[in-house]
Amino acid sequence: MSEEIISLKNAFPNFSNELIEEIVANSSFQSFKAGEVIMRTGQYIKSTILILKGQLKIYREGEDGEEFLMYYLQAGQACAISLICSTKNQTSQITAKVVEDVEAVSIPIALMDKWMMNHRSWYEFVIYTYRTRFEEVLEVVDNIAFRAMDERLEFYLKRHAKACGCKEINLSHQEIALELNTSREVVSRLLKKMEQRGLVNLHRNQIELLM
Amino acid sequence: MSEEIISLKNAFPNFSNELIEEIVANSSFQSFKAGEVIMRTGQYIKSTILILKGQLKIYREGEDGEEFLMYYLQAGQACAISLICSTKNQTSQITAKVVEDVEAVSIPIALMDKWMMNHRSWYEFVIYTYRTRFEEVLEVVDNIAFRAMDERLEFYLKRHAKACGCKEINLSHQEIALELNTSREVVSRLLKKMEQRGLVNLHRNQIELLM
DNA sequence: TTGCCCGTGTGACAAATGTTACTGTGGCTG
DNA sequence: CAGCCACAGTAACATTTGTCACACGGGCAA
Repeated sequence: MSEEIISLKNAFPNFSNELIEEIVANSSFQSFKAGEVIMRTGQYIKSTILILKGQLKIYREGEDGEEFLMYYLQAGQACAISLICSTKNQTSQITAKVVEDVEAVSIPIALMDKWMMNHRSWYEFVIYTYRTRFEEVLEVVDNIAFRAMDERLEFYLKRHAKACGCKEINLSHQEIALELNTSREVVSRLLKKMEQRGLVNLHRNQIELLM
Repeated sequence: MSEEIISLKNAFPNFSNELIEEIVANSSFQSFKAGEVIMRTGQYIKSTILILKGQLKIYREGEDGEEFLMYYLQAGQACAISLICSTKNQTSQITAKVVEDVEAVSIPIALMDKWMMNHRSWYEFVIYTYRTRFEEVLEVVDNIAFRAMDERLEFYLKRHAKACGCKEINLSHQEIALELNTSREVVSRLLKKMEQRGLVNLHRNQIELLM
């Protein structure tokens, strides 16, 4: 069994063997380096990407280039937007940037419709992806609609810690400010308050979560 | 041909005849009065609803009962959330309230999986619904993430006018404030400014759009 | 070492929004 | 008609957030 099949099986354990064979036969394996933007607002979507390794962040871009984080994607996941847009010749509504070097499988959108009909495990994966991403976006709406910046910052830090699986967050205040669409000073201010409340320890380029 | 079939065909012209027959054979026709809440956050979803007539609004509820409007649903549409949640025994993440008296078809979720496989027109409808609702929610995120209240109010008024198909919006400032999760005073203030800029005429319980 | 850049801390102020309180007005009902 | 209530307008103030200005210190490169 080739290395590619093994990593596909590992990342997508629910896929049937026949589906995996079809994927391997019809799609190309690709790598992306941290910092690369692999999908941009307004771009046409020609393929869907299944992530085998690494991490992506999906965000919405404002008119003046502001970013707004929607969610992270990791091994075993796919971008809901690309699955959705695939049917029509649709342009992307979001931007995807690589956080940690990514290995992925690129699937021509033409095949997806067929698989939906022929492969139960693909169908279930797509529906599951829709549902979880929709819920995640709803949670994002909650946060910005109902919560003030301090709570949003806490939520952001927790989510980030969860995504990277550790309590040390290696981000500058500036980077956090970008993703929350606020300013560095505000982030510094709020982090300082959190430190006083004993929720975090602050270091240069690192925030240590104590919650 | 029964009256029910005719209204189904009118609202969902892309459904195949076989699909319409199956719908009629397997689902129940229901009516709801304006103001009724037909789906609530946390409730289990047992069926999907296709709207034949009237209007619903879908909103997210905050912890203290705040509302936040996501989008409107009208004839020919269905709630994306209920389509998505249907696969698993899933609870609703949103609340649906009737704006104008609604006539609808209620479809047991058990059938939907089957139809996805057997009816091309159903499959396309579901995918289309996912996509458009997802985009709509992304637009909502844009608005609250990147825009100030004055722009959001303008957007809200335009969207409302579009949904009801007229330039006269019969809502109190209080109702608008609820949907934008702000206070009546703020809405009054901003509307007054819009009136001075010549964008609206204000009347009791009515806002006349001039854009 | 010196100088520089980046990340951070912080004070002062501006702007937007939320809150409180009070006024007026139109229409409905007893 | 009188009283009441929902809706709207508005002033004054509090709070939150954004912006500007500047200071400090660590680490790296010339």
